[in-house]
Amino acid sequence: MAARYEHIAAELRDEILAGVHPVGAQLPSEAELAARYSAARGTVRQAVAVLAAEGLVGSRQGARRIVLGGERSQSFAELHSFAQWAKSKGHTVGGEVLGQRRRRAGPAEAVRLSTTEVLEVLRLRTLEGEPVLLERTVYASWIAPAVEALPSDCESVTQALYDRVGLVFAYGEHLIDAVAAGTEDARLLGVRRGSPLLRQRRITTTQEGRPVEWSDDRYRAGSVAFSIRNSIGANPLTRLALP
Amino acid sequence: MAARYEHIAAELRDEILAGVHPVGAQLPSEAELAARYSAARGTVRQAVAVLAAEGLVGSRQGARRIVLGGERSQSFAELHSFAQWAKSKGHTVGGEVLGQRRRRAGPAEAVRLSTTEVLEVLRLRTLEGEPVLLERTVYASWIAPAVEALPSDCESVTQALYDRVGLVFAYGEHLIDAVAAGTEDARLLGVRRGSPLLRQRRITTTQEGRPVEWSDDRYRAGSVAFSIRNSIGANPLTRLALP
DNA sequence: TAGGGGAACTTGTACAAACAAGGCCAGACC
DNA sequence: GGTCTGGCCTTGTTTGTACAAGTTCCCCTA
Repeated sequence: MAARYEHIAAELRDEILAGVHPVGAQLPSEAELAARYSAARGTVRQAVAVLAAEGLVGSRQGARRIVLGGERSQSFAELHSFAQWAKSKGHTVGGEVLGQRRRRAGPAEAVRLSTTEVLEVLRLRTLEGEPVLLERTVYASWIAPAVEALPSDCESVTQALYDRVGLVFAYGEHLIDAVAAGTEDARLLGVRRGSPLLRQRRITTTQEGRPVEWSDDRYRAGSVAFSIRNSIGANPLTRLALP
Repeated sequence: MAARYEHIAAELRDEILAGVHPVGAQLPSEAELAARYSAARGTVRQAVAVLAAEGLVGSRQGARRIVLGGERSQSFAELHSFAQWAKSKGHTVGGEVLGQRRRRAGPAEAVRLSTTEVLEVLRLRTLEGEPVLLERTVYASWIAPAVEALPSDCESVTQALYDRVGLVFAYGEHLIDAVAAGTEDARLLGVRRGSPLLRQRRITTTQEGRPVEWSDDRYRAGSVAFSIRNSIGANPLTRLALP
């Protein structure tokens, strides 16, 4: 059962996306909303805070809230899982494991995943039949058996791990940059060597903060982009100089 | 004067970054923190909510909050302004305007910036003397005069616009992908044609939700990366299929 | 010793109240 | 006509209370 404020947030979100509150318009005041939903003002504030975090509405002290944008927001699972994302968007997704082996963790991996042995997996993912993404993932040893037990054509690893061992990915850190395709990248993705790839390196942890995997994902240029909304109040995005 | 919860958040953040609460450790309970700061629990909750939004701590109902990461978080201004970011990181930054002209807005620009005329500016930015970033920015007509009045070697446009006309950038939407360097890109950035560039397209608006600029920024590969923290509770990052 | 039960603890949700701070507008004033 | 001021509206901050829901861990039992 969802919380009260989530109901209110969902209803307001629907109204915004349906055009009841068009972009640029003002949202009803907190007092009005509180009256409409017979809720306390604090509860309404929590609801609109959700929308603000999604970048759907903005606010300034003293003035009414403004609708900033329509259309948005994927769940964490959809971002994390290529297959779940593609399916929810109506794409046809494919993929297979090209290689998989256990090995000792390098020093950087040992620190990041707090483990001494790792399972390294190379996967190629396709979208509408076209190779689009090359995943080089390193799993911590405690989850390795569950990953090895998966069929090599398993579509959604995230989903499978949840179904089988109840694993939930909860926190992620992502590093996004551009690289030139190496020989192997080029061959597997069907592009020329040196052509641009969008690289997403990420580390994911469980709800308890335990690291699960470290992955280097490379997308063919022109196939996929990342989108972020931020504001003066909430800025999850940062820029880094590479050494 | 900053709010109480901001003080508490800042203090906790400092403690985390200083290692008082190492990564993976538990934060004191809300009750303890409330006692320590002689604040209500609600105020403490607001403070830790800030840290959670920054991706510094995670939380689960029933269990203590966990420290997820050290080192983090730039202000919105630092992300938005290349110069402010570079300075705060101790880099030496340079740059110049290579071209600037007014023209009629294209159909897409007219919608995005809600204007019929735009000011187009091409800027090259350097880091430690090396060309790193090529900015193609389109300003809405209402801010164009202020931008034209800036000196061509103005380091921080963001800062200058704030100082002169009080303009504050408040909301942004970013689209990040990889592209191959075109002829002009390659010449100005000093790379070979076709080499990978990290592209960040963004649209920025004021606090009132009024669009200010639309920019296409291209970083030389290997110079800069973007970093995002997200969680199951707050996911500002989304993946998009390109047409 | 292994397991179950449960108490104590911790975070999540909701309500109520009050004041502060800033925006907005209309009416007064120059 | 233009400007300024004051009152009203709206969001921001803080405190207090109560209960719900989930986690942790100890103790007791089989």
